[in-house]
Amino acid sequence: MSSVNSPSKAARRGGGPTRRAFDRDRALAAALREFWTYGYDTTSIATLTEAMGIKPPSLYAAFGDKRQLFEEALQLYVRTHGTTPSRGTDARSAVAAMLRHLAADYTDPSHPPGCLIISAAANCGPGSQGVKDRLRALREEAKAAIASCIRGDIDAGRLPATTDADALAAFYAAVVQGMNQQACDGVGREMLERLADAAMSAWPAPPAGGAD
Amino acid sequence: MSSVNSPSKAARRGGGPTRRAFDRDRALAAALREFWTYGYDTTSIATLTEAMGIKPPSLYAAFGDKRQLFEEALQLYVRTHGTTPSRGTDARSAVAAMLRHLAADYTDPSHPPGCLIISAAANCGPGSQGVKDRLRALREEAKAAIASCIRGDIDAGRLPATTDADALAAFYAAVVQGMNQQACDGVGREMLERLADAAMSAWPAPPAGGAD
DNA sequence: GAGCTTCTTTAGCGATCGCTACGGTTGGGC
DNA sequence: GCCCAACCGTAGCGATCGCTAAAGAAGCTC
Repeated sequence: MSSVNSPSKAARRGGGPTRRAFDRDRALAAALREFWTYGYDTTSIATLTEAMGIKPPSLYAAFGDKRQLFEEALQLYVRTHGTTPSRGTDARSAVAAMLRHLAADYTDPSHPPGCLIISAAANCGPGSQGVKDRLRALREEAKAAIASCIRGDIDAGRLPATTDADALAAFYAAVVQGMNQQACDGVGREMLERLADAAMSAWPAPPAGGAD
Repeated sequence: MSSVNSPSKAARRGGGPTRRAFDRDRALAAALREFWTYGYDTTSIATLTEAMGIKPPSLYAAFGDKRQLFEEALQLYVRTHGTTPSRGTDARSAVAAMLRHLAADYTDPSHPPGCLIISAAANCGPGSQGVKDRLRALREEAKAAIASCIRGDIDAGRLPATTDADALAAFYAAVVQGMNQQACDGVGREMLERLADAAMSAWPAPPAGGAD
């Protein structure tokens, strides 16, 4: 045990009346990586403090408790890895681009595989129901964004008025969730891209009359 | 420590003095339900014994340890809820039937939602890596069965020789995994069936010449 | 320097984890 | 009847869980 775990930053315990001796952002990033890898329930405070290079009291002083730390890590994840189909272009391109982006991101070796929002509370005990609900709400949000994107295409005449927007959105959300699982199972980027291509071939044909 | 764990007849003497006082099959079914609901890591021995109506020593005498109990529960699950695309008919019908069956099974209110094999070790600590690997192997097996089914169609001329069987199998496996997640998120059977319909519209067109 | 503030560390709280030693109870064989 | 094997419940093992009180250490103002 080293007496001093050197904070890579030059900011020693000095500045104001004793500022924090560790890099809060860096510690949060380390916590995100742990939650991302192991999920909420199975990541222990001991694991977190080890990865963050701090002791439990510092963690609680800086982040509150485990739940709040996860919330901050989640917000960091959304900020840096959040993906929603960009509205503005047509829905087909937006969904295709999203799938292709996720195929790369889910298998990016510079961070844990898959998606925190999908995986981190897949199994959690009754005591962590709040986390589960929080992530489910984010998933619902993402699915609603896809549906809205699809409805935009229907309104613009790029998709038949008879298109089942909710089912199509649920379908592509399912594809994303399946890509997540397979990325966690070790499937590589190229295969996920071919998977995404297969999924895109389910896109409905445009209406006979054409657009506007 | 290897106590006589014989599920068969009595141990040493012929008649077997003092049989088990609880129903082993019923207890195993209760254990399966717990694992199914909460996953492997987050299901504790206390929860299990509570649900099974027995005390820890009875559990360990009858099933070994937590890992072996899960293995038996898993085998029961496979036996009673296992689903693979039935070879013999054409692959399209087989996959469609599988998706329709899963839409009903994943949302059947008589048991926990979703699929044990997909969900039960989604997040687990480093100590449960064995369970994770075990379930992943079963998932790979299922995906391979789909791919084999598809290749059968290619060989029979019902699908173009250029069909990417692995990608198509990975795609439908992803759809199944997504259906599992959404069932766990509360999506109902009807929506899952519409989702499955959307997925089936990605099935490749037969070759121009038609089959034999 | 003294005094204050704030961070960090050590050490440990009560609860729960997976698991088991032990003794009571039961129902055979003799 | 007695003996013994097998199962049951009580109680508790060491380890780990999330979390925190108390004390040590360092920079600020004075």
